[in-house]
Amino acid sequence: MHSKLVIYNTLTRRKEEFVPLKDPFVGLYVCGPTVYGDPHLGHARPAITFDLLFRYLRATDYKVRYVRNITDVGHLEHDADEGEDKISKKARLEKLEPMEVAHYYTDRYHSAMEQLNVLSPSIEPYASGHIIEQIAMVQRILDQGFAYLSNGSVYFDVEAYDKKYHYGKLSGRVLDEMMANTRTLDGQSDKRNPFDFALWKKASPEHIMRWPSPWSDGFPGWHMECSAMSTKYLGETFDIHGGGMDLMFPHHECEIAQSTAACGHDAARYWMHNNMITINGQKMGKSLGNFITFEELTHGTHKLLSQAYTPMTIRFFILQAHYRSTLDFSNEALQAAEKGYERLMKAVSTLDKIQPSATSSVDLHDLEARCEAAMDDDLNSPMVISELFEAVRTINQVYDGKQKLSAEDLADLKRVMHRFVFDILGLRDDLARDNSQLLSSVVDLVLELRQQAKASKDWATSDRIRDGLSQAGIKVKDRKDGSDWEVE
RNA sequence: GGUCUGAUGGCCGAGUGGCUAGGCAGAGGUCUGCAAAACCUCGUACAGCGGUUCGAAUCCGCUUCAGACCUCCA
Repeated sequence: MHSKLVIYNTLTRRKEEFVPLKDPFVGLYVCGPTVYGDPHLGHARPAITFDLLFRYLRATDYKVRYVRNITDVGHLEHDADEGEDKISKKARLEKLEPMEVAHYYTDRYHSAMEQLNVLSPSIEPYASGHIIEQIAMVQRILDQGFAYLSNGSVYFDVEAYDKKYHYGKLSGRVLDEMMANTRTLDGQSDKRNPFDFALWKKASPEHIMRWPSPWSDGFPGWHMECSAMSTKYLGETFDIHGGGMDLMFPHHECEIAQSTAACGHDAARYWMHNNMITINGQKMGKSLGNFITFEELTHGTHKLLSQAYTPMTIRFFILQAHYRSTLDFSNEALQAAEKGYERLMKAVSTLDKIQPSATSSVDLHDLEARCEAAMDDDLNSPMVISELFEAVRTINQVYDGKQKLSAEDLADLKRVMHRFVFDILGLRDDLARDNSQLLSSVVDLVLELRQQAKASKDWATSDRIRDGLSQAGIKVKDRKDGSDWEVE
């Protein structure tokens, strides 16, 4: 059963009921990382936001094709004219093949995602693997007259485009105003207009990442990959396009322009943008140098961290805020999330220890509906968590014998808790310790007590312990000074 | 300068015209040999100033402050 999901569409700046193009199929495209650096806390936000969406759509019986790309070429630093490709810059600095850099950081990204329990998307295309598709799309835009060739590079003609369509409709900008507010730099540029952006860049002789094209040996512009790959895998029109708010302009604006120029219409029907994670009220970002990498977070090695945090604490922390709000990082907030997460997990395992009664003294039947209503309201995960904590209190009350639950109600409560906690919020019970280590410390303790009993010639207790352990499958072997044990 | 957000109790964070989430921290209590956990009770917060309204944290205006985008960023 689908639920009545409402999502905020950046395009219209309002919440809209979600109606897929071809029910029950949903096409979802999300901008993935540029793999030239370690994944950081900022990357976790969109990954978890759209993982939540992906999970919820699946949990409500949609068949979702989720495409999230890996940008391993074409992402330029600074202005597209003088800019250097991020991957090849990093490669030059580290004396590596660009592909080595991309592969290394892709692996690091995947590892972080797995630890955060972010599901793998349905398709994860690489920009470098879709050069042909990108060239074809550039050609289409040229054919439509919305691009021009200049010195071996192809640029999007924003002004020509804006005459027919509206450049800036997503970010709420007006081209004339933008131009009025921009001083033109010295005329070194190959571009006619400072807002024109590169669709294809001619590679300079030392540039390693290059492909042949009708225009020059070169590489595609950054915005091209998303348009080309989303179209290839999801069609010329698809349901949802997601990404970070900072990508709204120019990246997503350019995507819209490219798709519209090539196909005559916008590709995505709903645009969703997650807000930023801030640190001391400022955006956490590469350029500001104030980001905390995933590894630093889980090892507690960053100077701002007072301790290490588990991936599930991080996930819970992010889910406790609505995706369209900024979320401020602080040790206090992370510690609060850690405690809250543990409380929730404990309650879920408490469910297994509850003895059902003949009747129920509490009614939890509307829990699922309340959680769904919260999710339906533009993925209000904090509200879902709030509802779950109401249930946590009841679970603990039942366990304390202050309330009763029938077997049927208990089973239903378990089902609902598992559905929302694990399947939809995507949390994982990380509290379960490493069992082998746990076992050995417990057995060591028990044997220490047995040693004390022997010392005071309390043979009854000593034998009781040995027999008990033996029955549990642990063989005790006495030695001169203490005892050994092994699992039988 | 342009465009756009936001300002909620000690902290983090929902909410959005009346019924005033939740977590963490704090205080008191129950339970308890001690401890922990759990449970119960408690704090009447919505930047400031005006306005609309029977009623506003919620709508409107102004002010102050903070942030984002306009160049790469999730």
